[in-house]
Amino acid sequence: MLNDPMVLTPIADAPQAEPEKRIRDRGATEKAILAAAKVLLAEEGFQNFGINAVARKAGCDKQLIYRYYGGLNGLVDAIGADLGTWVKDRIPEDTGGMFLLTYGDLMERLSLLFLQALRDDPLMRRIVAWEVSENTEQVRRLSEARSKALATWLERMRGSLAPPKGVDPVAVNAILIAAIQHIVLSASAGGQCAGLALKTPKDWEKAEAALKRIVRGIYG
Amino acid sequence: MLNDPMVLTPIADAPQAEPEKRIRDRGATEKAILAAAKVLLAEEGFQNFGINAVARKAGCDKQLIYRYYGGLNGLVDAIGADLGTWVKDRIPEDTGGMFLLTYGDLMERLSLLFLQALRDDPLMRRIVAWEVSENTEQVRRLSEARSKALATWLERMRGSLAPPKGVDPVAVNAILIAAIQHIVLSASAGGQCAGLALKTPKDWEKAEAALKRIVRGIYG
DNA sequence: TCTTGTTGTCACTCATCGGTGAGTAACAAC
DNA sequence: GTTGTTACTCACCGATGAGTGACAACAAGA
Repeated sequence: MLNDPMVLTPIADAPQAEPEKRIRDRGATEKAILAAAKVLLAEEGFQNFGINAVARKAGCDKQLIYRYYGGLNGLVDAIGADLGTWVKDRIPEDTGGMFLLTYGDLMERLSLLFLQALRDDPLMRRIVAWEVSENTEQVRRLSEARSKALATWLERMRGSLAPPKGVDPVAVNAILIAAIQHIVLSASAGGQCAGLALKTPKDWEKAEAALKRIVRGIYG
Repeated sequence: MLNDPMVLTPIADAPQAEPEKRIRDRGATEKAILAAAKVLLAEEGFQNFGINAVARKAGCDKQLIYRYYGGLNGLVDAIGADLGTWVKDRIPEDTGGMFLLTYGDLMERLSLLFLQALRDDPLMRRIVAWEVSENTEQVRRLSEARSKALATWLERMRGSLAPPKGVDPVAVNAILIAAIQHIVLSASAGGQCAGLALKTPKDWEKAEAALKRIVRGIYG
């Protein structure tokens, strides 16, 4: 009587009333694990991201993560593969009632869209933060998937507009993207960035206005 | 014979030939601990930053960290206090043979100086990465010290130049700083940022040129 | 029914973490 | 010497991490 079922009283945060007889369904379990991993990473960050934590969150045994994903690396790969769907969700059908006639129009709009998308996506934020904090195998894989998704997104949005002569669009855009990413990360972590408060919508309007000015300053 | 001294063979990275009879000097020990903590944080990042690791690196018992610094929090505070010296080391005597007549001149120069300073300072980089990755007590303390040091630095460099009308210098400068920080972090972690390679001096020249153009685009 | 493969659970090892309490070695005052 | 203080080390605790091997429950084919 070592494992008397009565002893397994429901824990506080476990699904209570439901004994939740786990049905034998590998596909569903795999999905549950992947979903749990994404939620965990988004909510807790990469600090507490591990086999045990994911298994706890998914409500299954960690052994299944090894079996189905070959460990944490495989699971991270799966998250990365899942990131491809990010693009589809972020392409608005219209251009916000704006005619994108110039490269400056385009970049202004893209900047604000990217800013908003990052602000709305905790998982993506955590991944970006992870990227600049470590250089492990896991991060590299995830990072590659993310940059590919980002590139695809930019590609689709750009259309056929060409950047003005005399500027290095790759370098300039890299700096713009860097700025947006860091602003959002700083805001998310501490509510401010380099003395600029980033909490209220009002604060964000200021940041967006400054971002627009910067984009217009360089692309006209 | 549980603790046969012969078993305690010197580890690979420990001071070998020197038995290094630790002399009883509290001040020196405190300094050694602080130095070890800074080096550890700079080299390994905040992931493996803990009492045990610092004690190992300092070559003393972790108990001393509790005694002298009241634990890891106190030690982090000490690192933060030490950050104040950052300012003095980063103020060049001349202006690089350049007359800073306008706010644009100033900001161009400051941007490049800050970029270079961050590139040269692994500890500062780790702290920035830490700031955007976590929001714990330790980070908040360190972050405050860093932002204060940065503000002081900017203050001293600015002199009496006033920003042009029509722009929000706080917001714009926050974005510029964010961009610089993220670019450097990305480069340090993965050697690139948003498709822009950041390894060779040539790569960095491109980035600096783009940064200059952005600054000039907004501040003239 | 018996067998075989899949799905899920459990129990364990080993390493490392933060933290603590007890004990030892150097030194100063007497 | 003896005594007391300071600087330092050691051995341990409970908790938690990754990872593994054995086993129970079940399903479907023979």
